[in-house]
Amino acid sequence: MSRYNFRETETKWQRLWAERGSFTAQDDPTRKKYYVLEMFPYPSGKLHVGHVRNYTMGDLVARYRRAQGFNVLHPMGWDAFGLPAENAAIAEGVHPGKWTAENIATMRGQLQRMGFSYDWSRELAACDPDYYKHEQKMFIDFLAADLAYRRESWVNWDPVEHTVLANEQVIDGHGWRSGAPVEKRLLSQWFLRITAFSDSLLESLQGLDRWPERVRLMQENWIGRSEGARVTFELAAGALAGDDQTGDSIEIFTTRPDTLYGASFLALSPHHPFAQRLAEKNPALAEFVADCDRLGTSEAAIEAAEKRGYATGIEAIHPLDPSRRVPVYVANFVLMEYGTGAIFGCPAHDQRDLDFARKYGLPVIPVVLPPGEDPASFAVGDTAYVDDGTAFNSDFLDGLAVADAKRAVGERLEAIGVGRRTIQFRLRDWGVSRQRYWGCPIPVIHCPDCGIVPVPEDDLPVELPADVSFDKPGNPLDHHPTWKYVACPYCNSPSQRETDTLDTFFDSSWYFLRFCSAHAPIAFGRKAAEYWMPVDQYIGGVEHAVLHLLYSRFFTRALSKCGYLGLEEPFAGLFTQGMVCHATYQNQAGDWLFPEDVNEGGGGKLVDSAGAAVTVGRLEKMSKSKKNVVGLERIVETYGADTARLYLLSDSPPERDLEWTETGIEGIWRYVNRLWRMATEPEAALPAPGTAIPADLSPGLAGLRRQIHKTIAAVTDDLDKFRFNRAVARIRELTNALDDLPAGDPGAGAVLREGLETTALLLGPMMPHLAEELWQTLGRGEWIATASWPAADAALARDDQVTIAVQINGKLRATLDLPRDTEKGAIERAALDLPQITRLLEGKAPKKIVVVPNRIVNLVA
RNA sequence: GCGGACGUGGCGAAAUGGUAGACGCAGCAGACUUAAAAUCUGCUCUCCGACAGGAGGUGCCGGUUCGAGUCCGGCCGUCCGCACCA
Repeated sequence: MSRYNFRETETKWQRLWAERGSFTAQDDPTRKKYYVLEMFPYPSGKLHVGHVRNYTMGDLVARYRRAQGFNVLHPMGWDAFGLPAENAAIAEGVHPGKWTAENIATMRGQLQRMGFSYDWSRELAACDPDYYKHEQKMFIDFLAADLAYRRESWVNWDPVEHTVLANEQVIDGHGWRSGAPVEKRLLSQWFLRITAFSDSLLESLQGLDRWPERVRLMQENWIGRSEGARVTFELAAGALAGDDQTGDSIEIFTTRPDTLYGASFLALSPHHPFAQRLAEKNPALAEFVADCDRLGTSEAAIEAAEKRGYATGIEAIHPLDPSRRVPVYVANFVLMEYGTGAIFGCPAHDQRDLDFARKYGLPVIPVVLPPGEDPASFAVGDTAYVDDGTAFNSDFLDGLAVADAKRAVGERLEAIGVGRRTIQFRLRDWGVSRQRYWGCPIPVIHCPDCGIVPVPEDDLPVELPADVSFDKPGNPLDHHPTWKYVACPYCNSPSQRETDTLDTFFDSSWYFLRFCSAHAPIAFGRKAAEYWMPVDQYIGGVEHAVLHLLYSRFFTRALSKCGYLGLEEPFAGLFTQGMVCHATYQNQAGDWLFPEDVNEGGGGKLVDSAGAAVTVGRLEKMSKSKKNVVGLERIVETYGADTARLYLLSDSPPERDLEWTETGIEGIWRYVNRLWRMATEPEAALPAPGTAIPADLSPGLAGLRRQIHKTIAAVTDDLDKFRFNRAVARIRELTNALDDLPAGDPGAGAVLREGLETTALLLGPMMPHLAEELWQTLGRGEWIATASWPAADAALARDDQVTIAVQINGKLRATLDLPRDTEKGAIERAALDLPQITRLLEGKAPKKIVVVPNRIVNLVA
């Protein structure tokens, strides 16, 4: 019995495809294009099976669309800037560039070993100056277009590492590496004006109908549009003792301007400029503000934190009733980053305001009357009333419903010039400055005379210096003895380079455009981009639902505004695949163990290499820290690339998490060998390729042929809809049927040939090496890589006999085999004639009979 | 708190409102073998029954329908995203 030699076969086909350049994409405007892309990986060391699942899906789509005749672009590259390279430099003393290049080499080899149909001629790496010089030019163009700017901003500052931390690097208010409490610091940082596109980014989500609903929802929430009003409160005269502050005012944002008559205080963020100014003269307030800054920003810290306010003693004048005054507080729960950094409190109709009012003894004035309540007796207890109702205690608004009151008060505020209706977004501008070495240098120079000036385009790229040391905390660029000292390109004064580098999300926001013309001297050729873009099918993890996917949508708009292309949405279709999980193992000491170090110890118990008992933990996403990773090398060495690929496609729906099991992949390996034997040792002699199939087949063979064509139709539909696990099941059903071939019937060999060839074509996108080898074994000349996707013959796929279920009161009692499209009356008679049915009906006629042709009969007794 | 997804055998899962559990994993029995592996055949939702056959069954309660895993309402549970957002 022959065994499939995957080593030889897979290497052979990989070589042949490469020699012929089977997957090199040519720009050809006469052909329909299809751009399929998987999120490019960070070169962290080695590929794990989670990566491979993602790329297997992408490769399936690429090969499937190629077979359908599309001109397919399927490129791969490296998201090669990032902190792990610097951590490796600190820990192991290896240069980040060297570390990254070595990882890329390893991972490229692994990808090639998997047989993915990438156009390697377009490979790129973000850390290559030939790549990042283009994003330096983009940054300068963004500056000119006012899409990039510099401002002071409150950031997470790690006092031990001397660097800004991203939100995800702050865990429970502490730096993830140093463990030091993170402080809020006001620093000058570069920002990209993503908020300039808030409306467009939100509205265009509607049109992304090939995106998962939940990703669109997450972006919608992130952008967070709310309608409301900005209202100006004048401060009472003499607000600041010893300082002439008359005429000062505070602008607040509210979504409930209809409750303005219920105002009983104003609250300012501790970072509000007015609060800061007051704090300069008021040590107690300064202490309060400092206290607020020490508070963590984590969820737990916020939940635990008490709502606290500092009464400034200042009063504000109610904008709609100048006779009324409300006290001004500085409060720890008001965010400077949202709205205007100041709010008015209406305790009766906002729970947090109510809690605050109760704590500080402020009045609670109800101004929205719930339906059915008496205005004379309605009062708010411990729960604010936030629902719809009728305005009262509100002068000209009295009697209006909430929505009408909002409109009326908006008009009045605008008429008397104390406010205006606005739309507020939650989205904030994107801070891109990072105090790190291994990133793209921000191409600006700080000149004492000219100010902050862009590096002239002729001087690009600003390359990272190779000779850096990581022996001091902080940014090596800042410590570098020479790199940052330059002459101003405009006035020649001694100046300094910007030493911050760009957030690595900048790199990944346009790589899909670079792939369209990867060797162009400019960032990308407009014609090539407009041919290939948008990406027809993008595939990646849901963890980028907001960050990368939102930034890329912004970039496409920003680049279009700067004249690079004319496009808004980069990704027409998006698929977010599930993670690959594995059980976790711990020894008695609590150390994590690699799965390959855990063995069956008899009696269902698991033991480690020393024979000691092992605790099995829960299924978790594969991660280095818990060691529940499966090495790709061993899998590919043992079973081959095709087996791994089919397993990753077959076991779970692609959007769901998949549990990696050794028994699962063994099952696929058995299937691979079974297919191999069926083709190399066929049960019936196969006629020459292309031989016509006899028309007068036995019923068994006719049924088998029908199944072949049904399978083609079903698999095609499944692949279109990303139901890969079902497609695999259909193909395996066909394999089972072919294995039960009525081998003695005339024409058996011809039907078997059609079945095996179909199977090879359908498996082509999933197990490309085996498919090619089967195809060749069956005597076909051309390659699957260039063969067309099979077409189902509708006439052949059609059933001439159908099984109809017979129910009594909705319960299945019998089945009925009848010719397809038998008339209702005939079906009904046949059902009533069934002995089980006559017995169960006991001679009584059913009250009602429902007949669905070709499907079901339901007798209502 | 707000938003979303999901809940089906021992396990991964199938099922345009129409025969629940396809396909696979694991398990059991058998064939082949000196033996094992590999391979092949059969069985495998639960309960009653020797069989035939019946009864029940898709987290729980109710509804719509001739008919509900699927649609609607309300619970319970799990997971995910956002969140002092005014």
